Amino acid sequence: MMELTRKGEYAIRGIIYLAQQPPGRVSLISEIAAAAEVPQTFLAKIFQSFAKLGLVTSSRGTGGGFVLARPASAITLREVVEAVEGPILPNRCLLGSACDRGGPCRVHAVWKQVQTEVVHILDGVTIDTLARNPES
Amino acid sequence: MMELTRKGEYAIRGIIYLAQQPPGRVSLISEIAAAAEVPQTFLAKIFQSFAKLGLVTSSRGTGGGFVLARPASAITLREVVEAVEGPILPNRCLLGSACDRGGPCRVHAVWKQVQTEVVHILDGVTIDTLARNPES
DNA sequence: ATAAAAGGGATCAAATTGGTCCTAAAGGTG
DNA sequence: CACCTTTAGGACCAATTTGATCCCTTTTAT
Repeated sequence: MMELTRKGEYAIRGIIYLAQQPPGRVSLISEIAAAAEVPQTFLAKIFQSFAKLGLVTSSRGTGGGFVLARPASAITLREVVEAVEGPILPNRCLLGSACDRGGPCRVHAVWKQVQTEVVHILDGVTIDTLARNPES
Repeated sequence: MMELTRKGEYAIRGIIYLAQQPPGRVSLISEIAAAAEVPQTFLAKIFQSFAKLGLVTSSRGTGGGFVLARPASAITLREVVEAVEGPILPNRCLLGSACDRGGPCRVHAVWKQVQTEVVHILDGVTIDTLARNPES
């Protein structure tokens, strides 16, 4: 239960690679895909999402590619994950106020707590931290 | 991300209904399905899982049906959810020790933390608590 | 102009989800 | 015993989601 999809994993691997490059260095999607060992066309879609959300800036044409739009220390794991997987949402009932007939369902408060806790953990991890992590 | 499936929701609704019955009272799957507003054949599969895991006891034939195998206060939300959705596992890499080439991946510790926290929350909620919850 | 990149849409196969159906097995009752 | 009731278990199926690929367009540097 609650599994991250491939897309989420690829997204993390890809942005970590970007964060490991010298600041300002432009990376091609082909380069990132090769380094992160991710299918290139799939990763391209992921980076499109990143660009739309302002996590990375992209430029086209010769010399184009991707750069982090902010310092890696200002990009959280939560942003990256939510960029491709959508919001952290243990249960649909957290969207509207009325999940059951009329009021909140019996488990509503529990899911809310799970959501809050997970969001808190992921907000506390920056891509910079992951990129510098000695492991792997 | 991290959404509970219908199966999980149905499982919770079904077992809450059982917990609301007088202790020892046998309920038919048809009765539970109607009360919980869940497709009966689908719920039957869910209760088969419950029975295998010892959350409920089942009996066949006339007068048969389902009863909680333990007091509702001794059944946790985690058990119910994991019975039908499998273990709380934010990332596959939490299964084996080596997720990346060789060692644990960079985000390993974060997923571990998410898992631990979610498990802790769900372990802290019993079906009894949910069944007595005034909401809904 | 031309080549090099990302942007975006259409498409597609595989896996998962959500569910049904049918037959078997087990347990009561006349 | 025969018969009815109820769960067990397997096969099956449609819809959705996931995990991609392909192709064409747009932008930009040379």
